Amino acid sequence: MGETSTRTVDRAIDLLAVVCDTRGMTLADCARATDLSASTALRLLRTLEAKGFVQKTEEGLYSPGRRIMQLGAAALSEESLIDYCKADMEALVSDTGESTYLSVPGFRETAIYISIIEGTHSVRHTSWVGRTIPLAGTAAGEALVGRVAPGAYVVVEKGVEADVTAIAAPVLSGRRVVAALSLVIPSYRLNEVLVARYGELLAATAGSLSSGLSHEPGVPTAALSS
Amino acid sequence: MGETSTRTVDRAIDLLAVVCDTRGMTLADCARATDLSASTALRLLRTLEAKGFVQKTEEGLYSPGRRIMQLGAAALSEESLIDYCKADMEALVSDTGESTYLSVPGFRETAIYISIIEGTHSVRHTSWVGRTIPLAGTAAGEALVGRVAPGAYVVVEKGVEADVTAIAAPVLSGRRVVAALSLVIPSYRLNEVLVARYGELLAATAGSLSSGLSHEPGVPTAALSS
DNA sequence: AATATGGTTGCCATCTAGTGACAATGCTAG
DNA sequence: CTAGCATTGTCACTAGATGGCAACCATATT
Repeated sequence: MGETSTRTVDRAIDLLAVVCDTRGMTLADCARATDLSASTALRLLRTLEAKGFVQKTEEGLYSPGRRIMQLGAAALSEESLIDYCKADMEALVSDTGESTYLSVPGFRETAIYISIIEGTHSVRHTSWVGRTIPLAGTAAGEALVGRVAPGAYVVVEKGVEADVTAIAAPVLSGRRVVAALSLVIPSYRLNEVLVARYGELLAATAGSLSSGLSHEPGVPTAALSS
Repeated sequence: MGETSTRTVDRAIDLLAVVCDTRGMTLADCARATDLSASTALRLLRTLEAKGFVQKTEEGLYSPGRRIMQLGAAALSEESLIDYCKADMEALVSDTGESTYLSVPGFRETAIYISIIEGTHSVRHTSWVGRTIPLAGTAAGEALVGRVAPGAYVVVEKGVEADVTAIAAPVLSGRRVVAALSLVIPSYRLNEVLVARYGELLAATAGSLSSGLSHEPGVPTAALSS
């Protein structure tokens, strides 16, 4: 795919990445970091600036502009998160046989299910997209309010529903919790070993998803698109 | 600045915006929306895809890619928010004479001050960047946990400190609360009229900041950079 | 003060890389 | 089946992207 790439756009994007990764750079810093001539870098940065992707301070330092914030916010919308998490949620269901949920903060002190992939057992937890659950007393809620450390998981028995146990882990974008990934399992099917196993699997999955949404300078994105 | 723009980059960025604004578009849709030939649009979208800015589903539909999420997350980092809010915070201090604070969620159930612009009165509230305050019982906390509607404000007297009244409003990016903007004022200087006046001013400022971070398709960004 | 170094910005000759018309192939609707 | 549209690849053409260079500025050093 590299040979069908558009060099000029490649270069502009590299400059954008540099500005987002290391804010407060001079033109000369940007040119060096991307191995471009200062003239070329200036012209491309000017284009990015005109489009709102970067901004230049009075001192001549470049930092991200509003447009990249806007597009980033749009990209982190629910639809994107659903798409982004789908394969991993399906893998979770494959590995555990249990129903997996993706939830985000709702209005006031609620969370809302935005994506559900049901488990494979004939006795399984069932719910619906759009359902709201309270933040308080639920595993997803705990994860969403930041009570669960990145890479960890929380277990809540008899939270909203009496016969189920929920395990949840936070999905972060940078340092910000953007979603909670959870498994909701009929309690009779669980024991301590399984809870630990599923919890660790869930936390690893959420951690991997979080890594993909984190600020990773210099990541070869083509290699990560698989 | 238009005549020094790089046409190829302009075009790629327009395509990126179209994909983020209206996800699930075909190549032909993208080409029409940007008035490019299908060949050109395909090549530019291929470049954006290789760089992770867009992704293409099995059905051939384009949606935002991980890289734009990552850069958006980085752009919404604290430093950017500080830069972005600075002028409006200064205007607030100008208009009210009171100290104004920008805070974001901290670890667990705290908020953290990331930017402070002190008021102009000799008797003024003083605090420090990096200070954490509890989410519970503070105006900023109320705003950060989503208890304050967009465009509204909350008033808390004797929250953390006995002699001050805090007014706060949420700053959103899309539907997500990313920060709280607040005024912290010695209580003796306030009456109901002033509280309402400052509250409305603060809410309007936070609303304006939120608008700037919202998903706004087709905004002429050069016009908004002033 | 003079010199050296590095940064920013503009200019313009050069030529490479970006372009789009066209063709081939595939899919869908009538 | 035909027509229309979408996707993808090819290639001749030239426009636009490039970078060397100069002018100017700021700062540090001698």
